[in-house]
Amino acid sequence: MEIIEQIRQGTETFIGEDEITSRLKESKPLRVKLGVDPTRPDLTFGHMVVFNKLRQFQAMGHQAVLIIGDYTAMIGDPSGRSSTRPVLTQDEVNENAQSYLEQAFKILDKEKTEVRFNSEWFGKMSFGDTLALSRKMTVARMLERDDFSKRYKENEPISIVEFLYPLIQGYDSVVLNADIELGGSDQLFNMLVGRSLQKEEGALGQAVATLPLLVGLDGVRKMSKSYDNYISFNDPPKDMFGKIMSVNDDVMWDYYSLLLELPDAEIKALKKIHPMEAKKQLASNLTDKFHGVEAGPHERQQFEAVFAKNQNPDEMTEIAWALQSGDDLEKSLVDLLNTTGQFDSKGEIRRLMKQGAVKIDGVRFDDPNGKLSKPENEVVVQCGKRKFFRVAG
RNA sequence: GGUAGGGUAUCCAAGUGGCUAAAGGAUGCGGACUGUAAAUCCGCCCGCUCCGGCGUUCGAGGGUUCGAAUCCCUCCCCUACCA
Repeated sequence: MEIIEQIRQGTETFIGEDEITSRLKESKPLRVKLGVDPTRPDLTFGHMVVFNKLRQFQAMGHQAVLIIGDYTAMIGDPSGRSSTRPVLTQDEVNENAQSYLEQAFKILDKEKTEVRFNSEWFGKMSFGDTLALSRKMTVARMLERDDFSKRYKENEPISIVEFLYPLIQGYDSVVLNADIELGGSDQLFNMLVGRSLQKEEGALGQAVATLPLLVGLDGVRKMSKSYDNYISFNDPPKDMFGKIMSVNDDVMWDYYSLLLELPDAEIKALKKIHPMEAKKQLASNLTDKFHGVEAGPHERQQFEAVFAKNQNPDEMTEIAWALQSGDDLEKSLVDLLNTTGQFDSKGEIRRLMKQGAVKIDGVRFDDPNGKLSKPENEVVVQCGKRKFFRVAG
């Protein structure tokens, strides 16, 4: 396959092919930029799509440049309409950044990644520098951006910081001499700003490659921390497996191609088997990637035990009778469950009981005032589909 | 600086003196059906409760009233438009 083809593989938009071709002729490694803002502690599977692509570049011998937008994170991310995003403190940002790096190297080759924090240069910039930079952009151009023009037309607020944001991101590219930048398709505009800023400096503009946005757990919106429809790199194996199993059948194939990077032919073959089986394989493979090769099969086995065979999982939260109730021979189940801290309120537990969600050793227990006798050995209390507690006497 | 419109529960949003813990939607949770998928149907969704109630809530504070998210005063905040 031609190199340029390989590069274009899987991208949604690819701009600047000529520049890339001419740079490749110099047979120097390309500097491939990817930026992430450490606004939350976790990377999500949405990030994984672009990280995968970056790793492909590493495999081809190019230089990955990972930018941690520690400076930008403190300003607040504009894309997305919620204008009031909490501004993070330096400490929070640093913590998140550290955590991001650990997670990022579950995908990327650490040895071959140049990590840069953008406070390195923005921290030194004066207001005058900022003004000089903002001179290079016009309002009209800003309004070309889809979400801006839409919000503008609908009389929704757009702050100046939001206008600045693309410039900031673009300036990263100038500083780092990026040859190509990767991002989700919602990043297209911002990345193009980088390209034109570089050109203004008399450099060759970076190429821009966008990757498809991964659909989140709701099956509709893009996977995003702010929609709370995400799977994170740090999810415990059980949750990771479970969340993947709850993904809509239709979007499962996206996960196969974007996350596992499976070629179309193999996906086509998978479509012939039972969707649930295909999904179990997906969940198992992805869980392996983050938790080691033992993890996937183990979670699969647990999953099948609990949900197909109605058995109890191996690991359950323990409720020690003696600790909670001393020598009492019986105890209100509501109170007992409340001590686990896994419920918002006693009212919630009562509700769950009334609704038939609570089972003791598999037998429905729906009296909110009911008491549980001190168990001889132990009993298993199940609340809803996935909460299990072991009560020991 | 001027004009207009706002701030209601996790989010969107109705409500302009009592029948309002507050319509409707979304999200979420539980149940049924299943493949813990989707779709569909039913229920729940401020806290505590001896299930009789009790307590707190509608930007903040004060006031009027038997009674206020709803009226008055002061303050804080947001947005658009015009300049």
